[in-house]
Amino acid sequence: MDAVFRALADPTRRQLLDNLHARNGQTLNALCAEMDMTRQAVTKHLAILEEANLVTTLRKGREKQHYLNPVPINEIAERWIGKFERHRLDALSDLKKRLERED
Amino acid sequence: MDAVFRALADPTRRQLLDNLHARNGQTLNALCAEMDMTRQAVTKHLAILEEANLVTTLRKGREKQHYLNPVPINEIAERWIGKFERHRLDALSDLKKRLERED
DNA sequence: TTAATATGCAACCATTTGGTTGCATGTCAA
DNA sequence: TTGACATGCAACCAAATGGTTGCATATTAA
Repeated sequence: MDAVFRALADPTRRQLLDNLHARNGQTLNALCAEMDMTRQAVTKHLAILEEANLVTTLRKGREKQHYLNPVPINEIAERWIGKFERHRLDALSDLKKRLERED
Repeated sequence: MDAVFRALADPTRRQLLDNLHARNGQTLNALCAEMDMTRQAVTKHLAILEEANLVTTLRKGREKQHYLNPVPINEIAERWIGKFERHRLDALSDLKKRLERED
């Protein structure tokens, strides 16, 4: 669990998760294309995400595919938000989004 | 949003949130009593939690009460977990907990 | 087989982070 | 008013972090 928070602490790693959320199964080079840093730096970030079990990889020949795993993120919410409180927050968030859309 | 992840990255700050989750509205000194570091260090951590809007404070005379705000944590889950997927994950998590309890 | 492509590993460096100590300020109670 | 208590602010320091460059390995395609 500790590793999950450490992994989410960095904006680059959150962007990687965003990229995978948008298109799952991307290869290292594909992910690098959207990042403004060296491939080696991205590799390090992905290693940290893997260690936190937020990303799972699958080797295909010389390529490596990366997949987002949402389970640990769900566990974060469960740590500090009671079940009923969570439903209330979701409802509030929904309302807020709907109101914003009306502008 | 950036500040939230930074705030959650540190184990001491997560413990502070746990303490507040257990008993809300605690004063600085009360929180310090459970931590193994100087008051000044705890103050810094609380400032970071406040900046992230994870903790709200209320001055009462010479004391300062601290309250947990769960809203930003809920927003984390909403970022990478689709609404339906989340219900599925909650159900899975419930099942797991129930099975663990049977041992 | 050989050249190009995809990824892996390690040493190095600037900056950030989390802790300390020391002193200042503000509020309550005698 | 004065002493005790609760908190605030700043300088300083060791360790962790995020990036780089350079080189190694493994797979595909010509």
